Amino acid sequence: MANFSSRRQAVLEVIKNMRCHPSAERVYEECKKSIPNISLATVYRNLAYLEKQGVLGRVPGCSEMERYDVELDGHTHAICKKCGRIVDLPYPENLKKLLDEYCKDRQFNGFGLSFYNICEDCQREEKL
Amino acid sequence: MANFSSRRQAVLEVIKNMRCHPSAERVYEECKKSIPNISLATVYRNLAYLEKQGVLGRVPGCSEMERYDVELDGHTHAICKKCGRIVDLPYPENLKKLLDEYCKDRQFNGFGLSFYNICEDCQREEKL
DNA sequence: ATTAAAATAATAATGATTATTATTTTTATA
DNA sequence: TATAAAAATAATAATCATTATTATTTTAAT
Repeated sequence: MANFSSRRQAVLEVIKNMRCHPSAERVYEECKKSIPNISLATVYRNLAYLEKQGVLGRVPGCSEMERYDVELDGHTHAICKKCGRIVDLPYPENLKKLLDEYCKDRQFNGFGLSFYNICEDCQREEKL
Repeated sequence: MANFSSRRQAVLEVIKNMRCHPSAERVYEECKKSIPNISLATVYRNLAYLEKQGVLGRVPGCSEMERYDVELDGHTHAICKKCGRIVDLPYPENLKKLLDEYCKDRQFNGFGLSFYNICEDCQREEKL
């Protein structure tokens, strides 16, 4: 559980501290600030590792590129179809329970749910 | 609505007739059977076009590569985490209505929902 | 029929992700 | 604590899905 190398620790810390839902590349850029010679491959490797450990997860429904977040279970996401911005979204009333129960009944491993929108910035831009 | 070129028609027909949820590459292979010199780029272009028209859509929650299906609205999907097999799944009771209403209330454009499992074949294989 | 617009084939380019490999770091054990 | 085995890493090459380009062909509109 705690056998985290310094790099692995860094990747995790970086994601925890970023308020957005970064791509691997963004995590890499952020990591370089503290560990200038960290390798992109290391970031990918550790993201995969941490995902397998259940410490972090990919935001479902992003089709351009994988985006990561810690604590995926507690909320869902609103994804802008235009710019890809991702915003945390509380589950609508009872929905989480419903889905979890359904998964349990049918022996599914889990589910991926995201909502799509055009974020305010993109809407503003469209009007110009 | 009906300005479908022969290639576009072919792409659509192929997907309609495939019982699986093919990737662009698979659609391309299938198209080649009837139009041997069709280009992969054409398949991609027409998939994008048909998606924009709402005739077909991408199965949400597939992280390896995009997978397509017609009539996305009527059902959800079970995706095998190991081999990527996708199986149509009816919406659990009331769930569709709930999600649609939520989208309407919050002015979301839509949602993506998929369930994850390890399919029977992969489970069998794991036991060997 | 003639011209403009759209679609296409072929292929090159891009961009995210994964694999490789030589080296360094960590861990386990004597 | 020395030392050997295992794991992790940096650097970079390779892969693979997807998109862009461009010259050509097909379709649609006058």
